[in-house]
Amino acid sequence: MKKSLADRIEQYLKVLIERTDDKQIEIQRSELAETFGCVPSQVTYVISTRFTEFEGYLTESRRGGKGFVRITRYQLEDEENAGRNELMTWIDELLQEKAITASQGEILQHLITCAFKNMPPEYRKHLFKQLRVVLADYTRY
Amino acid sequence: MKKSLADRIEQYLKVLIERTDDKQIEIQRSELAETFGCVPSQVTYVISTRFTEFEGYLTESRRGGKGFVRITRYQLEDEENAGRNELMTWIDELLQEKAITASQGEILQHLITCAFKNMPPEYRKHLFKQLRVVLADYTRY
DNA sequence: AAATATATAGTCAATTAAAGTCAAAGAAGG
DNA sequence: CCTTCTTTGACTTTAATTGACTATATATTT
Repeated sequence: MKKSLADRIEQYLKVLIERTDDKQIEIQRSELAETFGCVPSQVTYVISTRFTEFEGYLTESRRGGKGFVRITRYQLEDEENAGRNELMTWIDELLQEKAITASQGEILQHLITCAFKNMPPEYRKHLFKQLRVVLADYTRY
Repeated sequence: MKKSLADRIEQYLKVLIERTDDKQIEIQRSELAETFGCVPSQVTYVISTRFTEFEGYLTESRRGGKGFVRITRYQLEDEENAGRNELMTWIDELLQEKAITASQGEILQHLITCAFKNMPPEYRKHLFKQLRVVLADYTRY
């Protein structure tokens, strides 16, 4: 099976990310599109389908002059990662059971990703606990 | 990665501020513009977009001869209930503006209530910061 | 003291340079 | 076929930069 353009862009970006020390790159969408000879929105498509929070990536961007797209792969310690995955999975389950709405799931997963990425480890544990409490409240009934 | 002029001016000012003891600097707008080879209003732009109250800065200025712009970084006091109330109010506003859905507001307020009730004060500050980031993400117009 | 000149800083709108959105058309796989 | 994933492009939104014009201090002259 032949690789799609999207696949090739994905691989290209992942190689770039892994090569950096901080697992973070900044690209210009239009420039990358030029490199691959495609429309800029193709890049947006690749990023939104292959660099999701669930897969461990964070993206930020800025429009306008000197705009950019920044992609960060965050790496957590094993234990933290397990905790994060557990929460994410739990949220997915709650979604399945319709215990929470899609938009609630979205904002919670977003919060988890932000928090795990930016919080000092000793605080993550506590946030983690709180999130479990909140989810537990929504689970029982 | 090319930084915009605005980014460079921002960084320059932040370094100056952090170097001082009282986290406060006074500059001359036109002089700084000269340093960076840009128009003075560029400096105004940088200050108004990057040194906002939200980001923890205060600015004052005076026109005319011996004019200046003073930028002060203030420490966010993490008084426990004030932080909680601020977040709650913010969520209400986001609801009004329909930036988030009712169910998202509900789960966030629930989370905040749980978290502030059960978290030791020193952790609250961090959770508070993270929630602000998440909410800021959802605050678009 | 009042009037005038000079030196700053602020405001606002125009221009330009990105990135995002969305839906429709096309391709691949089952 | 039918479904799902990919590709494209027209249109929207946002950020940066600039400059002409305005407002307000201070300094100088009358």
